[in-house]
Amino acid sequence: MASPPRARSTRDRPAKPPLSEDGILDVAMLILREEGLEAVTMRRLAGELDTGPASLYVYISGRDELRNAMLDRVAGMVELETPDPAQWRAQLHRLMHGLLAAMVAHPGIATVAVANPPTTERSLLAAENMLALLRAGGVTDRDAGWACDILPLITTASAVEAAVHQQRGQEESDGDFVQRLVQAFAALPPARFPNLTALAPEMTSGDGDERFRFAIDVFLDGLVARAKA
Amino acid sequence: MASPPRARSTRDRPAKPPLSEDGILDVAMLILREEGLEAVTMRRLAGELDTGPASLYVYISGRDELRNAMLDRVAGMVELETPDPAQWRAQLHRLMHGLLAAMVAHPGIATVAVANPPTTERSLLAAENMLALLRAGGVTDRDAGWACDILPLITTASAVEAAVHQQRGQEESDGDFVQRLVQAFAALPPARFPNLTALAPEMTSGDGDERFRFAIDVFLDGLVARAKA
DNA sequence: GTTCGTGTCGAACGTCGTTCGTGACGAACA
DNA sequence: TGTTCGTCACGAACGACGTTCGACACGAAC
Repeated sequence: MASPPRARSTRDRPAKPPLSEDGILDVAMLILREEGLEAVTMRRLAGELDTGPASLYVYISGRDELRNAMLDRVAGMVELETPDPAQWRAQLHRLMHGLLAAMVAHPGIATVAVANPPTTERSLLAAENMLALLRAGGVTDRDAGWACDILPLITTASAVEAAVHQQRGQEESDGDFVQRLVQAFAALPPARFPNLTALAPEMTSGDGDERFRFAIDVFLDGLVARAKA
Repeated sequence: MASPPRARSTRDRPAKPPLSEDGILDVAMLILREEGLEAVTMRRLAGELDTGPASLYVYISGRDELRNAMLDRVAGMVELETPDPAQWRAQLHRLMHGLLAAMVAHPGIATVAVANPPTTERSLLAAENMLALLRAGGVTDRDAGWACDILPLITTASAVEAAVHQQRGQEESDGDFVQRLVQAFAALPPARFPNLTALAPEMTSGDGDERFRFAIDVFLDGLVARAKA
């Protein structure tokens, strides 16, 4: 308090925050949202914070931990549902769709999720919520336990696919891509691919959300069918 | 010094094959099987072939094409089924399990599959086979068309998870990992995680194959339930 | 004997994740 | 007030990656 000349270090650099794990993650999430996972490199992150890559390693042990931390933040964005047995199915759909949407909004993060089944508190809360909804629907304990492994698996895989489609959509018009796909199916030799050529319209119909909803729906149908038996 | 090195190029190197796309892929598959996808780098591949990285680019346009080619080979390994309506379900299970096994036997290749929905002839033959089996089971055309998108999705995602577990199993004893997981679940505060702590045994029971079979089974249950309605 | 196209590959470029050693700065202490 | 000390910041470098370029060798064609 006696020696004031230290104001210099904070004046020539315009209000640089003192670097913290949260601050780093904030910037990382920003890059992730706007440019995708591949753009979030240690160097880019450091550059965005006006420093060198080495400075990050004080707060974050490495790239993998950073990615897991980003995934955790995304997992924390999904709104949980308070279980109501009268509408457990709609609630489960909302929950899974929220997870899908959160991942799609952060391109590439889903690939982290498929590789590292997350065990952070936020992810576990989502799993807890899923279990509660499944049990509210009368699903067997064992089925519920295994299903809450499969449902996120379907969701993350769908998110990866959606991210790829989205990326392709930026390069060429989305309609062009679908059209090319239809033509590719139609061009197949019907003798060797009778079903594929016959079902070409069905295979290419529907957008990502519809197909995802279908996937969850069929799976839940299977679960309730088992619950009855 | 100029004249003697005539036959040397073929003598001091022991029968070096003249480098072809198939030959490169053979070596790549070998490394993939034994050390996983991450070990298959252009440099490593070139080194294994007694040459430099640049030589590979004559036959393979880049890393991504190489990975897709490897994935195609793996897809070609699954045995297809000749549809029999009397046992379509068992056949579908065999087909999907074959796909899973082929991927698990080539660690890391599944991550390529989730990112690039493959459109090679071999992959399309597998899709054609799946469609035939689904229709043999009386599944609606639209449901079959969408399901043959979801089933491989579940399979590849399961393969990624299996690969991760397998990798963890190399680092520490597999039993230790499961045990740690059980303890982690048990250590959760039961007030906030009532279902997770209650179902801890169910969540951690069963190996990868059992869980995969369950996932496919539930999904098929859902499909037949829809076919009836 | 000369030319030419083709397959080969050493060397280099730019990017990545990560580590190391130095330096600056504030707090504690004499 | 002067000195020490631990903590944080970060420039520089290391090794590995994918990819490109340009020079070289060699068999076929003229």
